[in-house]
Amino acid sequence: MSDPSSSLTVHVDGDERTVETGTKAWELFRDDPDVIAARVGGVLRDLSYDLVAADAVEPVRIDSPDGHDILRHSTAHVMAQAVQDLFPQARLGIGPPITDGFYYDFDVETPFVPEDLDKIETRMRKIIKEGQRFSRRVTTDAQAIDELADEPYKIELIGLKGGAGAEDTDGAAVEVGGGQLTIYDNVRRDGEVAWSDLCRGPHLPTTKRIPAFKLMRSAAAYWRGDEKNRQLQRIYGTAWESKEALADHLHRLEEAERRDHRKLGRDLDLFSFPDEIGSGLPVFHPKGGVLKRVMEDYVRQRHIEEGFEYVGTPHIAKEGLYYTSGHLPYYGEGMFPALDVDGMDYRLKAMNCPMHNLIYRSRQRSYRELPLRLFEFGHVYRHEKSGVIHGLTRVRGFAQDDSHSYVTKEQAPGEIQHLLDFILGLLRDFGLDDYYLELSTRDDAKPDKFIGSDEEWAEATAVLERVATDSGLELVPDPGGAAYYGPKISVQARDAIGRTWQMSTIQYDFNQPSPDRFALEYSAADGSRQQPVMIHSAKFGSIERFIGVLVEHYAGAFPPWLAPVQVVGIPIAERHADYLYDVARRLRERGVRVEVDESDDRMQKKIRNAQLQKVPFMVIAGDQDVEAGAVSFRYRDGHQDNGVSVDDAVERVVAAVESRAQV
RNA sequence: GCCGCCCUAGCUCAGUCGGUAGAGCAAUUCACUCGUAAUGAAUAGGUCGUCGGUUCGAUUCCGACGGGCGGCUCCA
Repeated sequence: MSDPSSSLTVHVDGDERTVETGTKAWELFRDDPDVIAARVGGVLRDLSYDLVAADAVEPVRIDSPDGHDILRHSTAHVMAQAVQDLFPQARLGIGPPITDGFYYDFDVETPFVPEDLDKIETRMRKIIKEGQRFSRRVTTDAQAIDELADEPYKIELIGLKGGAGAEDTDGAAVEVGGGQLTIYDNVRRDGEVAWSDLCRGPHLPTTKRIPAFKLMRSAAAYWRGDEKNRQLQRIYGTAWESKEALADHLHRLEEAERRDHRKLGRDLDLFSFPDEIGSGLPVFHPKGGVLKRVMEDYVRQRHIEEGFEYVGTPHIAKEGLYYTSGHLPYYGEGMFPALDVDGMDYRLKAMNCPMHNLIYRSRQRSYRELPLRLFEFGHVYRHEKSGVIHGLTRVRGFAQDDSHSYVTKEQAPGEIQHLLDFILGLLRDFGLDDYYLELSTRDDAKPDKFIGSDEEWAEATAVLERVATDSGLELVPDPGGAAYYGPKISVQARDAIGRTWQMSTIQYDFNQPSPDRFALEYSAADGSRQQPVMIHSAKFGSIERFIGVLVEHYAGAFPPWLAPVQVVGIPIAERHADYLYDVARRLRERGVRVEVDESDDRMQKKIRNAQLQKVPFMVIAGDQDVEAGAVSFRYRDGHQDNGVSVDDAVERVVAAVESRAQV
């Protein structure tokens, strides 16, 4: 045992170790070059941290989630230094790590152009090569304000520190933690301070520990995320633990680009967005039309099987209806402006519920009818801001697969359960089987954005939360994300490359049925008049958007039941075409969408074309096949199955379509 | 809506430092009839997004508008 005054005992990754007083964290991990920081008692620290007795220390590796954040945050600092080197007048905003990268905001006179990013990258490489040390220094508010006199945004952050707003919601916490105020100096090898930034840390030991980075793009962003504030210029970048990891990340981005439904929609001739119609208003071509119709037919059928009744409502209504529902006062900006018809203002429909309420109210309702479930593909139009429109995923006109279940209060939990089960089954049928739930609740700080009493909100939220929890699925809270009329559960589905999309929603609404709105009622068993609860539910939210998601999920290679063309017949030579027409006729009799490629391309070219169109089954016939009464299959992955009898071939295709299998 | 960038043939893209444009693929026609991802040749196709300004002359420079892309904000 060494002298207790000159040594101390710490726990490293659970093991007890005795070290000399004054030992720094990096000395514990000196033989592991991947360790870039330490977690001490659960708190992330620089490797220069001075150990104290009884510290529980764990290494933070550069390829761990925390390690990535630290690497990226440090890279953001290097970028900011480079920017201020090249553009001395640039003032600093914030520079936090984000998923797969980082950004830093700057106030500059002239926005950055792509060539600027090249220059900044070059400068960053120089800084990295210099091996500047990230040196932590504790300071006081007064000192920091003095030192950062030229950085108005940083001073604003100091003012926010410790307040309720200092939480990580706007990234400010990365700069100024709760308690202590710290500045990080970037120190050159000769001791000269190259650059400093107000920052909570921790950081890499030196800039040399940035193995691979890349600046991605620049864009404007409002200071502290508020539209009313000045726009800063944001530069996005990414940083990784190795050149290979960076390359992998860039490949993943390429893969996402390859799947982009806007590109595939054009390549596969599914849909387009004619300028002449207007921004955000898609048209479906015959092949996209097949996809849309098959989806809608299936979803309609499933709703009917689950006890829904299919209804139909107009696209336009007198605007008083939306005052009754509350949509105009609360979301009027999202609706198209009024059309004056004979002095009366009409509005394009932005949601279906008011019209479904009128169907409910068209006659007396009995408790015996409940749950009453109305469903339709209601075409709605929303006046989305021009800057947010995006392919099929954010449009101005779309079909909502919208249902409203009218239930007694007691029936509500059961109905929500029923809806959730139905939704998850439906998503699975379309090949999405990885999801989590989000519970969107009211923002108590903004009561004017929501209607209804506190008690009603609490009750509605509790019902949704209970069903969501009982489902056993992962549940993520989304405070403030509720609609004005009630809380909601949404189903977030992960696609084939791990991205999540908000798909289905279930909303509990006690407001629209209330006496001052639609005054919905039913006669209870005791003869009294009672108010029903309505439960809004969209399974895919928007058919258009869901088609976009499916295109990206499958990268255009749909399972046969959804594929616009399920089978292409390819004759080896012209003389085999009639034989294939015969096979095609038999397939068509079984409801299969089949084409025979009779163009005068060579068969190799026909295969290439079918492959590019991502047709699930290529059915090829030449002399050998004709002789044997057979065909040869080629699949999209290139594998073949030759000499399959025509009877078996037809059954094989039909079975794949009916089972909704992928091939 | 805000900031930046972009708009040339159906698609992908050259090009014009201001003197009215070119390729590949696709399309059409002809020849070829071929066993698992591109046969060859010929033809046709553009008021260079729209409107206005500067200019002897604008696809090119400037402005407005429309559309797109990347973000921000928003997302019932």
